[in-house]
Amino acid sequence: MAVTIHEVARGAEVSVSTVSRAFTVPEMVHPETRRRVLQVAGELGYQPNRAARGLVTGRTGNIGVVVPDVANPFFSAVLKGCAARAREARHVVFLADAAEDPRVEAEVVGAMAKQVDGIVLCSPREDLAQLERLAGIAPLVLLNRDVEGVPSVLMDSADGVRQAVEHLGALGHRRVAHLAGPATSWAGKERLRGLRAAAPANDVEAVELGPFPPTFQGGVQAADLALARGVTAVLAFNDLMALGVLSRLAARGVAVPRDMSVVGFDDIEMSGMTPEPLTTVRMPMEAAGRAAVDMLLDEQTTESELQRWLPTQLIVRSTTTPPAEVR
Amino acid sequence: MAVTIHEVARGAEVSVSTVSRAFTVPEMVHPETRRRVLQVAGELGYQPNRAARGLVTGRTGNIGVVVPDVANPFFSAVLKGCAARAREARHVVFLADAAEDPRVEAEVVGAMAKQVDGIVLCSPREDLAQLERLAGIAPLVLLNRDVEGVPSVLMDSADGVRQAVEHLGALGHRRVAHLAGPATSWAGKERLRGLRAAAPANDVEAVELGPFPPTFQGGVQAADLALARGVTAVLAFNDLMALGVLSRLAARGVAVPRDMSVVGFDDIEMSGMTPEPLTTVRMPMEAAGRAAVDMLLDEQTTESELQRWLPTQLIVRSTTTPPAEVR
DNA sequence: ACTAACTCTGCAATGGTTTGCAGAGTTGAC
DNA sequence: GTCAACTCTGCAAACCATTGCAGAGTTAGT
Repeated sequence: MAVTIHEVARGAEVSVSTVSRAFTVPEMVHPETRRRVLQVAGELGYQPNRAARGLVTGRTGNIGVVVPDVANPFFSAVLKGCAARAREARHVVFLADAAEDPRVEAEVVGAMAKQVDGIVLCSPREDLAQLERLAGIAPLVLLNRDVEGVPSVLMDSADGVRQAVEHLGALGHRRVAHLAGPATSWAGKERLRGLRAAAPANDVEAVELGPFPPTFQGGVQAADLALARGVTAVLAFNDLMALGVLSRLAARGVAVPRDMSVVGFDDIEMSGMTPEPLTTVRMPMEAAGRAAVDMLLDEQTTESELQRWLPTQLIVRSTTTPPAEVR
Repeated sequence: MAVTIHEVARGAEVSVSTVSRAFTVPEMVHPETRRRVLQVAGELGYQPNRAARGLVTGRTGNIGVVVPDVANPFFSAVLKGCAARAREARHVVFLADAAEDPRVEAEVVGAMAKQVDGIVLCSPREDLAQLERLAGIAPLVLLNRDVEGVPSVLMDSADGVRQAVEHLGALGHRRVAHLAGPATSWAGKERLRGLRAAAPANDVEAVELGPFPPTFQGGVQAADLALARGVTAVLAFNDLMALGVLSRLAARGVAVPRDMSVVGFDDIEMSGMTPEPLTTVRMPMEAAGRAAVDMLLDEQTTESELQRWLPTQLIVRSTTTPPAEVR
């Protein structure tokens, strides 16, 4: 069924070695021979069997990507970036959805290890020791995790918070709630770090709430607490939460942005699509996916540049405005 | 680096054949021998190289999935289903994002063909001839496409429309706009078919608008037309469009559902998260992904059951209510 | 005790490709 | 005309696992 290098060799009246070389080291075969080989290969629709190739070269041409949940728009955007970059490099992506379960995550990395050249691991909550162990099994690039000695691409969340706080401060907000996501997440810690640095600098009092689940429901839950604390603005851990906040505020008759400003985080597609488009800090998720694959492909990288920082950017839309008292 | 079957064989003082069999046909090796082999394998952390295995068995243990856009919540849900089912079957999924480009799609199917046992192809718009050609290259299961002789899993859109129209009719709506998606899409045709059957039966006049792009922007654009036609309810091609409609209606001061009822299609996560949760027809996307992989795995399937129909279900939330005139 | 049947194991071929090594043929300098 | 250097090509081993076949050893039937 499948056409192999042998049929091409027969068709072009050369040995298999020559066919192989015509593809992998073209300058090593006579131009005329190469032409013939390529033509026959084309006619037969020959495509080298990558598994067989991988067996001997040790490089598979595959990139593994593991995410906690493909259906989460944050990760699907990362995934899209990975897939795009991989395709450019004629690599294939192996996807694993770890279903938010660290055990599955570890298992999946193990299973993938031999069949990929490297793995992009999006693991916001897996513990450090485990991560280090996994890094020993296969070349890894972490996404938004900072582990000694393991390459990673990091998005500058702290600076994103800074921009958001500056924005709110400039609008005149003096009391802002921060709705934390999972306490153990790296991004969460960065946010807090950024917040604690930026709040005083902008004459803003930060009311730290949470942790909450980083979901729509988490936002719903958080909204009431924020309201009870008498803040004029909230800074949500991510857009999903922000949407929950919006929903809950609407249900409680609090107008956004008139009575409460809301800032999200991530800039998932959906955040421009609510009736009141969401002001949010854009995380370059797709770019991060691309960067991660880049680092895997580039072997020097492991030596020189262990971390790649990507900037974030505040996108001001409709959910932020000066607070009632300064209008 | 990687531990092979040979080191296990040496460690357990048996031949490689025995090690191989201990894994693949356990009942064929002496229990005591098997125990020893498994133990050594465990200690060494041996995992069979699937590429090498595939070379000889002809089965790779890989499933390809190609979608037009991973970041689209519809497809990421399908993908999640595929990934979950594949994992259960100890298979791996190869993902390709065709970036909405039919050429890329065809290319990617070709490139995957040799390295997978089958491909789940989500290709709402690729033309028929092309699809048939691709089906010759690799075992294919189509999603929401109906091509003679090619296995597929289909979601019963027409019945979904029926449910939606019945619902609106029962609420008292007599003039309902249908916002069509891309004219060439199979789902689009099914919707129309369902609509034309259901509207008269429910004493509803269907105003057929479109086609529009199946996106938020498409919905924005469509909303104005629907408004101009004086309908009391709209049935959008998908939730993304419905969200666009909602947004545009809000901008134009039309209250939903008071002045206009809106029904979406798909039930993506986001549709429960808008301030006014969306009434929508749920498409079993994750189940469809699972079913597609199922069909690929099951080789009998190709003979017996070429099509698998999945039911849809109307989810009534907050965007539908009786029209003003009957209240 | 002999043979048949059965259980377990190993040998060696196989799959599709790459690659080190060596051989064949050319070219050119002396 | 000889030889070195060079270009191109082929042979065969290697990668890692599976599997048909056959052999060794055991059990059981007569």
